[in-house]
Amino acid sequence: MSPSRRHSDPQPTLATVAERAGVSRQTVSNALNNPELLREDTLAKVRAVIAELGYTPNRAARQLRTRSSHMIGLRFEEAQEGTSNATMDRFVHTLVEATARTGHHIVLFAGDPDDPLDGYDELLRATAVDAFVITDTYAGTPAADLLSRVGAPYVTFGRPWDDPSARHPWVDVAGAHGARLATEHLLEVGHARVAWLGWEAASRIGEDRRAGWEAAMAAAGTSTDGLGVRITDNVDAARMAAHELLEDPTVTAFACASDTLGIGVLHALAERGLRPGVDVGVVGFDDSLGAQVTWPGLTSVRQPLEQVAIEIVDLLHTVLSHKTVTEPARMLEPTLVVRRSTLRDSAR
Amino acid sequence: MSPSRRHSDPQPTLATVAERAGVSRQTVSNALNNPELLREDTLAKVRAVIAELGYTPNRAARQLRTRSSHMIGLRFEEAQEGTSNATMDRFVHTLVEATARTGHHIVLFAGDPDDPLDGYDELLRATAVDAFVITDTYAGTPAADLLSRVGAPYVTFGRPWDDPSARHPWVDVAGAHGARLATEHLLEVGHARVAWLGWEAASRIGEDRRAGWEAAMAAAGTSTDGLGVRITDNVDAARMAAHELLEDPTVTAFACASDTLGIGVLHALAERGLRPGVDVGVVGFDDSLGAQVTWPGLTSVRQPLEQVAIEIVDLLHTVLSHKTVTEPARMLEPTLVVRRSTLRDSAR
DNA sequence: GGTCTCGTGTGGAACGTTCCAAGACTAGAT
DNA sequence: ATCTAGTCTTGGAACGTTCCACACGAGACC
Repeated sequence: MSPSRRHSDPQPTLATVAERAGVSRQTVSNALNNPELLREDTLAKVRAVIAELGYTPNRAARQLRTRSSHMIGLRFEEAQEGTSNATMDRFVHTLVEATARTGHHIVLFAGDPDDPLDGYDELLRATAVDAFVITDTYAGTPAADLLSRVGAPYVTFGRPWDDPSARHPWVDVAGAHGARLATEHLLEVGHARVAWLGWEAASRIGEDRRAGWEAAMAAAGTSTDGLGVRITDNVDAARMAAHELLEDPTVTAFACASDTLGIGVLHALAERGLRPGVDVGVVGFDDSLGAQVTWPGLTSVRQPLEQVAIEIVDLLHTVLSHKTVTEPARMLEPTLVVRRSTLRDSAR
Repeated sequence: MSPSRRHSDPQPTLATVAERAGVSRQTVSNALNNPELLREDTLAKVRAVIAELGYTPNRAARQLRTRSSHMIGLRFEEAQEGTSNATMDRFVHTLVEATARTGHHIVLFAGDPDDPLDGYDELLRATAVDAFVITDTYAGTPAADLLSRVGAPYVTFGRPWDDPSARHPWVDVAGAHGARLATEHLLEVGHARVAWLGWEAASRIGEDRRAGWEAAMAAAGTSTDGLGVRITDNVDAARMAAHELLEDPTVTAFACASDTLGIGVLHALAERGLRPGVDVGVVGFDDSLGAQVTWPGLTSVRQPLEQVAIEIVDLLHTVLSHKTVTEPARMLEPTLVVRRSTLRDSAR
């Protein structure tokens, strides 16, 4: 607890503490940063004074001297309206918590949506942040390229799809594995012809997930001819695509590249009077709030975002302490959260 | 545009620029902060060198000298799982954009969920932030009280419910007005007995919104006896409450204190085979992603979060420039977004 | 011609911390 | 008694910026 203190009071500084404790500035600094250098009684005395005055080192001064701000930059992209993908929210929160443990803070910045590089350079040149976390590797990694060029440290959430020569640290979730889990689950509960609703072919993430569906179908010995669809991530597009696929009565299940698409399928079912789970199975992707609250509950692939954040912070820590990163690429596995959109028994 | 530069190159400083331009450090500083003090040709020359070297002032040094970090602290609370309220996401994004325009950045920090004060003190004592934005005024304003006590600047999103003597700047959205809009809309499309699903009485926001419903009902001359329910913000609680209210066949519409509750009502309708909009009207609150994607679309009260962020930044700016705030309390009005959960004609 | 003002520009000092090289003290060895 | 090694502590300098007091020259005024 800090003692109550009015704003008008002067902030205690290192010098204040030193004088009060009868030691030099450097000794107080050591008490904070290299306590093992001090004799026990000196350390105790200094710490007592620090606590008494409620002293906290001035970040600006420390930053100026050490050239390290303990701030991590994150370009904050907004979830698109009309999609259910509020993944960012949960991820950012876990990232904030994970960085707090190492004494770092997250600085958000905005950028021109049309310029993926906007904002990075300015923070970097002002030495306002030590490193960046890059989340948007959907459309290649222009920001990562920029940072590599100027030698700034960073970690990406998302693997470097286009660049096999990339050597930067990254954390990602095995989307193909997730889609495979989803498809296998649908096959297990008795569906045979599982359709795939995915994104346009330009999306590497989308193609990766689709590959998981194809693998599961191949393992089951079922052809995927005419079952895979590529559309935009949008409820209505999914609804219409589902209507079309449902014209074929053998199609009784949908694995989707996102919850948005899964919810679109649920719309189509509602309009056709089909019962989710009982008549048609649906699995989404991301375990968004939408999947959780939509009727009757959408089974979904959940990314371990908490673990992703922890791994990212660990990598950042390694990079920032100038150690060599022994394991710069980390792939995590998603899990399946089963809800009623894949439960077949009607006695629910 | 900055010229490409390797990390190993020394960062240009004020002194570098001064030497190159043949002027003193102070002149360069003035070119940046008080350009009107310089003669035109001097200014042009300095600016040219700044651009040539890609110079950006070091934030730490500036912060140390001016005692102003240009950072705004925001305690980032996570949306609860199982609710559809991802309001924070949209608000934070607009806040980041609005602060960027004044050269400020948002620093996120976490805190012990059980201690509403956790985290503030540390950032403050380290002079890491200039001010705070407080979003959680649901449970009184303990954080605001702390900051007032130590004289730290802050602006809250949410009025000071419990403390009529509070004089701090705040921005809020008139929840009662929103609920009134919702209820009037339901009455207009032909419903007579409009039920209210709200939060527990302890929630000041919930009671405020409820008051809007009561006002609209009173204006229509309809009694609210037995129509108002107080429950927790949870899909299932709303679903069960709706089932109970629907036992009374005269109840044909629901105004809700949140989208989560509204979605719960939609669940009950689905289970009863009632058609949203056609048989029973439902309005939610917050215009969350859930309201947008859920079937068949949930009419909802939308808060002008973009405008809220802009007003907050404006207030912050005023407070930080030590001007007196002429208008410290700003109330904004929400709008109604109509979707199919309140459309009666079946030819939809 | 001297003083005053105004518009510009200057160099020293300061913000609060950590780095650095060296000083002081203690204890053991010569 | 002196030296040596090790432990602990010290004061000066530096990080890059802005504040401050002042210097300079040009024109205005008495």
